[in-house]
Parts: sequence; C-alpha cells; structure tokens
Amino acid sequence: MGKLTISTAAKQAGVGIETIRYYQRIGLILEPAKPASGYRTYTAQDVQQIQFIQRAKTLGFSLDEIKTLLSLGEGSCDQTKQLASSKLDDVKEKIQDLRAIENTLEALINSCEDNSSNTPCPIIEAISQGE
Amino acid sequence: MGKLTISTAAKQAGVGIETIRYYQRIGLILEPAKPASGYRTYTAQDVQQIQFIQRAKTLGFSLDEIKTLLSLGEGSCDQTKQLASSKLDDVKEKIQDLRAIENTLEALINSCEDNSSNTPCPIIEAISQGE
DNA sequence: CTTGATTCCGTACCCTAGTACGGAGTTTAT
DNA sequence: ATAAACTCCGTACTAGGGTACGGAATCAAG
Repeated sequence: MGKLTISTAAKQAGVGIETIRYYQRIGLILEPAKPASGYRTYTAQDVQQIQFIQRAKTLGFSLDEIKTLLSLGEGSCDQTKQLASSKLDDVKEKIQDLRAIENTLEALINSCEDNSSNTPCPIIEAISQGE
Repeated sequence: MGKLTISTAAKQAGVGIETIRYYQRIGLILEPAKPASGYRTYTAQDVQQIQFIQRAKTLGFSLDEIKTLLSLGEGSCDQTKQLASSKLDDVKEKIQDLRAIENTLEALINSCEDNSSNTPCPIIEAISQGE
C-alpha cells in the first residue's frame, strides 16, 4: 500500500524506469532515500509529480522550465503566470514561423502541379534561386 | 577569379567555416580535391549549393532530407513534390499541435488573471489534476 | 535454496546541427 | 625572411531528452 518499486511507479506514471532515473539525475525529482538494505520505494506523490511533468511537457515546457514550475509551487501565481505567458509567446511565434513555411510549401507544390513533364522541377528551381 | 578559399566561400554563403566542413563530413556537399600542396579552392557553384541548403532549411527540411533533395536534382519532379508534400503534412500537424497548446495556455493564463491573492495558483492546480 | 526477475549505479550512447580546440602546414603581408 | 593569418584535420564537446549496457546486490516464487 503506497509503497511502490520503481517499475510500478513508472508503470503508473506512464513512463519508463530509465526516465525516472533520468529525472532524478537532472534534479527534477528527488530520489527516495535508500533503505539500509533493499530497493528504494516510491509513493503516490512521486507518481503524481511525474505525471505533472508529463502534462507540463505536453504544454511545451522544457524540463528545465518544469523544474522552475515545480520550485514555484502553488504560491507565487505571478511568476507562474509569467512563465506561462512567455511560453505562450514562444508558441505563437512558432506558429507564425510554421505558417510562413506552410504557405511557401503550398505555393511550391502548386507550381509543381502545373509543371509539364520535361522542364526542370520548379521546386528545386525556386529553392535554387532563393526567392 | 572564381577560386575561393573556404573562409571566403563561407562568408559568401553566409555560414561559418565549420558549417562547411560539417556539411562535407556528412556528405551533404563534396570537398573540393586538395591541390598537391596548399588550400582547397571553392567555386561559385559550391557557394550556391550551400545557399540552397540554407534556403531548404528555412523551409523546414532536415539536412538529411536536403541530401535527398540534392540527389534528386532538377529531374524527378514527382519525388521532389512528394517530399515537399510530406513535409507540408508535418508542418500542418505541428501547427495543429501548437494551436492546441496555445489554447490551453491561454485558458490557463486567463484562469490565473481571475485569481484573487491567496488561493493556490490555478495553473499549477490544473497541471496537477490533469483535467 | 536456487532460479529468475528486479533494482542499483555508473557509464556510454542515440539524434540533430553544428561549435570548439589544437597542432602542424601554408599563404600573405610587410 | 619572418610574423600574422589562414587552412587542414581529427577529435571532442554542446544541448535536450532520454535509451542502453553490464555487473553486483536484492527480492519473490517454487
């Protein structure tokens, strides 16, 4: 009850054992104290923290940012909000960049559709000229 | 005339010397033959190829994909178009993912705006519960 | 009690796209 | 002719997020 081995904790959190060990190595989560003899035991709290990390990751936070998030905790709403806002800015920027790429690729592909068999590929041509 | 040292070629192509050497190492561009004694010389063509690589990179192609692009050349429009289309799919997918992240972050940040001082931060709460 | 599964721990390796380092050879400028 | 700058080449390192390996210790089952 409540005492889990690392593989059980990993299974419950939906990650691999090596991921838990990696998070410990980089100081993202604490390694439970080692009992005088035997295996380290994990708690439901540990599992929840790993799940927190996984969810934060799906929001685009890096492990380093998640470390900050964890250290801020439930207090200091302001700093958390700032972190989230700056992440939102990053995301918006990436979307803009990708949209530009999307447009260009679509234009290139269309120019290729219209291409009759034996002329050089317009996509290659376009990338070659630059513009 | 037309004979450039690696640093001049790099400057013209807008990359670092080490980048050229790296591209050679991975077989993306050919290393010019080494004259019996002295420095290798680069041509305007070499510079253009490096610029091609840079432009393809801004379209989201990986160096490995660019290698394919270069090997396809101006013929085989079909394969080029396929590569571009599959890249376009990747880009669209990434945009979708980022939009989902954007929405979630916006919602979290808004929930934080409404937060009165002493309750726990709703952002942390939300990530903790995971929905 | 022995076999097999797990854990522990350190270290090394994967990918991508480079960047850095350092000694020896070469070229250019003075 | 000599100093400064540049090139060559191999090797190692960077970041980010893990994954893999291997031997020793430990635990669980029969």
